[in-house]
Amino acid sequence: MIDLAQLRREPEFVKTALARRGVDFSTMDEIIALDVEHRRLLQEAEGLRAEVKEFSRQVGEARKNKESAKADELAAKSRNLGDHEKLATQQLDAVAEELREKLLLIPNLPAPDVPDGQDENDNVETRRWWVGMDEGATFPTYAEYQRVPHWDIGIELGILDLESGAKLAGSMFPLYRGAGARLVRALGFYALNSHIADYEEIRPPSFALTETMMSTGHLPKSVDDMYAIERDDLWAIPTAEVPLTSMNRGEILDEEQLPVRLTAQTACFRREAGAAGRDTRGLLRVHEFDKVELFAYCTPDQADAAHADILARAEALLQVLGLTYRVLDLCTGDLGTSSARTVDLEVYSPGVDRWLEVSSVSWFRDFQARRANVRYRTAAGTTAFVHTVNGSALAWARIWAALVETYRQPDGSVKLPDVLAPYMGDQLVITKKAS
RNA sequence: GGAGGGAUGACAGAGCGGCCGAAUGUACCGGUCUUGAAAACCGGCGUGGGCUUGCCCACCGUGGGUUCAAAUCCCACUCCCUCCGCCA
Repeated sequence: MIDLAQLRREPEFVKTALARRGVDFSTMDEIIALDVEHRRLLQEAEGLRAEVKEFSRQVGEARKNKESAKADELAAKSRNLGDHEKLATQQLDAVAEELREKLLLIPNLPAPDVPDGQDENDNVETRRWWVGMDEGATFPTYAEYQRVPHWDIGIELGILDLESGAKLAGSMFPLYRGAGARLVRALGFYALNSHIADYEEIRPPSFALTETMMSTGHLPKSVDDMYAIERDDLWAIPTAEVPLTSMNRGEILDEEQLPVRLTAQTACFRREAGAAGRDTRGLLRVHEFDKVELFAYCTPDQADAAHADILARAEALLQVLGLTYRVLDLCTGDLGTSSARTVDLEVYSPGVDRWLEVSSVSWFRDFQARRANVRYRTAAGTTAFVHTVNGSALAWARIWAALVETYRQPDGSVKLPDVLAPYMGDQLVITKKAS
């Protein structure tokens, strides 16, 4: 949620910033008008209420003094005023609700240094990394035997069974088997272990209340991308960001506690309604995947460092897995609703010859904290909204694809990076027989 | 799924229709005392909103209702605790 007080204080600044991401001035003008109306009605209703309260007090006094005629008279006056108050409050509530609904749909202000752009094509690539780059190696060339898509490798080695997944839950619900299943488990285990010295490990519920989904900004805007369990008013979480951001909902933290750093691996559920028919093959885009998320509540001063740390951790994992990747600075047109700034990491997957998004590291300023009402007490004793920062490290379905394609051997087997040995039962080579 | 009990400020815990935004204690902050500290004593000490900045309004799990007036009465829901049933 944007700061209404700021909109009131510097409307032109806010409007200009939001225009960069496609919110037109008229929308903001409507909100400003509603705000003025809201405050007018608020004053009216509160004034009436104050009068009612005063009369009520006098009724009580009269009753105590056994002046029952006077008390009845005052009560009648108060009742009359109360009717007016009720009416004014109804109008007030209606305007407040309209204002709230409009406000919930307004995205966050982009940070000043976010590049302008329409869509993902305007994202700015800031750098690339590949094995041996620091030693002067040129961008890797990939052999013919690495140019096989992971869905073919999966079938060949018996480690990915999309047909069974489709049979059970429909298309785009992958089913891994044998060494393929173990690989998913290994990646999550390895990644979590690399974070838990600095981030508290959380295992949250996989479903969340509507209120929880509102806090992160996934609702109301992205309803169609969420799986709903209507009977119980629950939603399947699209990312661990949802439960983690709401862990301290409605609370006031001590400044010394910050930054609060959390990590969790969860299944992530996405309907991908807007992307129907796109990237339907293999693991490029799936309805359910496992992801390790890193998250922090922090002060505004700590936000930069927190963001940098999460990005560094995601990159470190990619590097240790030996995957080629690039770093993108998301443009205003591709920024998520709640984000002020986002950096994406995309791995290069040679079999499909595509860059695949595997991490998104975002800084939300106080946008989510305002919705979730998470504050902290400053040293001066005042309260302020925390900043939230989060990022994936990493999303495993696409990593899985990039790994099997990158590490496919001339004989068709796949030889996984050494770091995974402890988690793969020392079985790093996946062959047809072994799986 | 059934029966009962509960939800009040950072915490503990009163209040059960009329200056109650809420006693009291603890914690916390400031002061007196002290070489210093502790103790003792004095004062302060919830969150948010509006505007004429001093006042007003809201908030006692959540949402409705009754009343001139609700933390207090009524209804529904949520969560926690105890017991019974079922169960991985």
